[in-house]
Formats: sequence, C-alpha cells, structure tokens
Amino acid sequence: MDFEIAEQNIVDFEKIEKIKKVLPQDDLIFEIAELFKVFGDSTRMKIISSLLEDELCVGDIAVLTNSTPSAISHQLRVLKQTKLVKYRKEGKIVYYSLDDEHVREIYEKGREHIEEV
Amino acid sequence: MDFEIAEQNIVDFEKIEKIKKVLPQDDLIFEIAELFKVFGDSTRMKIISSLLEDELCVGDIAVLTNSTPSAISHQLRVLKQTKLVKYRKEGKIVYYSLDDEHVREIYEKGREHIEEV
DNA sequence: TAAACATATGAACAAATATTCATATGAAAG
DNA sequence: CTTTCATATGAATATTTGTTCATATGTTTA
Repeated sequence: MDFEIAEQNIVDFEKIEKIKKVLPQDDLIFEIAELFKVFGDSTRMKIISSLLEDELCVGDIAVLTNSTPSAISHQLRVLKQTKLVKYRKEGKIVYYSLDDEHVREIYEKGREHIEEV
Repeated sequence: MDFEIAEQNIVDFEKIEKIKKVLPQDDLIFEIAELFKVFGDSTRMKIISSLLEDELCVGDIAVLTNSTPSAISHQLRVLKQTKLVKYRKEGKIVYYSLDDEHVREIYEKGREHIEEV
C-alpha cells in the first residue's frame, strides 16, 4: 500500500505543531500586513515623513510630494482608514496630522534598518 | 499680466519651505517604503511570524503558511534581499531565520497599532 | 447668488506583484 | 550512478493598486 499523500517536505513535525499553537490568527496577521502595506508606498511614506514635522493641508502635501491634490486626497483616505492620520477642518481647508505615536515609531524602526544595513 | 502657473493650493509657503529642508531625500524615503512593502503581504507576514519563534526550513514554512514550497521560496528570496532573513544549509535542507532585531521591533509596533485601534 | 477655490470621489488605465506550473539544481540514499 | 528529495528559478497569469481625469461637494468671497 502506498500513500499518495505524503507528508512531503516536513522536516520537524513537532516543531511545526508547537509554532502553530503560538502563531497569531490568520485575520490578525492579515491586518498587520494590511497596515504595513500602507507604509509600503513612496507617496504615502513621503506624506508620513512630512506629517512627522507638522500638520499640513492637502494642497501643501501635494506640493511637498510633487503630486496632484487628487492623488494625495486618495492616499490620505487610505491613511485615514488605517487610523494613521486624523484631520480637522478650517473652512474649506482640511488639516491632516498623524493620529498615532506608533506611526513615528514604526517609521523610525524602518529608517534604522535601512540606514544600518 | 496674469500668471498661468499659479501657486495654487499652497496655504502656507513658509511652512512648506521649512519642511522641505528637513525631509529625507527621495531615495531614502523610497528605500523605507520598499522595506515596509516587504512586510505588507500576508504570506511574508506569516513567514516572519513563524521565524519569530524559531528557525525553519522551506518545507516547514510552507506547511505553516498553507503555501507551496515554490511560493515560499520566492518570498524568502524577497526577505533575503531585504536582509530580513538569513539562512544556513544543512545538506539539502536550508534553514531560515530572522536576520535583524528590527524585524521583531517593527512587527511588534505594527501589532500594537492593530490591537489598540 | 455667482464665481473661485480646496478637497473628495468614481471610473478607467497602467504598472506592479504574488502565485502557479514546469523545470532546474544539488545533495542524500538506495 | 540512478532515484528521490529539498529548494530554487523563470515565465505566464491573474489580481491588486496608484495615478489620472472628469466631476462633485462644500466653503468663501466678490
């Protein structure tokens, strides 16, 4: 009798079981990945870099990033949805700022990695 | 005389100039974004989560992530290129492990953000 | 109230990218 | 030395995603 479905490639079954137990749930891992995906774009990264310095309105961010206000608005929506930025309105002008100290910390860690390697 | 090229949308010119001076260079921002892009994928995030526990070979990672060894191998290449994982060979088996304490720190910060919001 | 302005939004297009499949490489075992 | 096994890799495909363009919303000013 030959088993077609071999336990192929598994080197250490016990180790796998042990790690399986402590691994975060799929949906948590998914959410973490989604968060980092937001950091993983040059335009958004530049927006974040800028907002690390001061609150800014859409038009000013567009100038700083060499983008169009439309493109920036789209990206700010992404940052808003992920709770990375917040905003306040002053007439027709909307000022955006960072919403979470984690943003700064994550950014710093990323920068450290780049600058050290 | 009318200026076609208006300084449209600029709200605070001085603020912009000030921030422009302290903003990281475009290529640094690009590299940081590229780094986070690597974290921004469920499969790679799961690989990283697993490697936070122990070193693992390709086959075992494939099992843990419900992926094929081929897909994992592709992703490990990405993680290798970004200096996030290192490996050691033992015969035909290749063991991967995290290459940088930043990986753990970045992961933790991301997780904190998700779990607090 | 009409015009100008800042921002937002939806659809469409182009570019990037993760997985699959077939195959290659290189090591261990028979 | 031939087969089996673990991993790697290239090409192709399918999906995701960022930007653009046109237009909408809402606010200020003329």
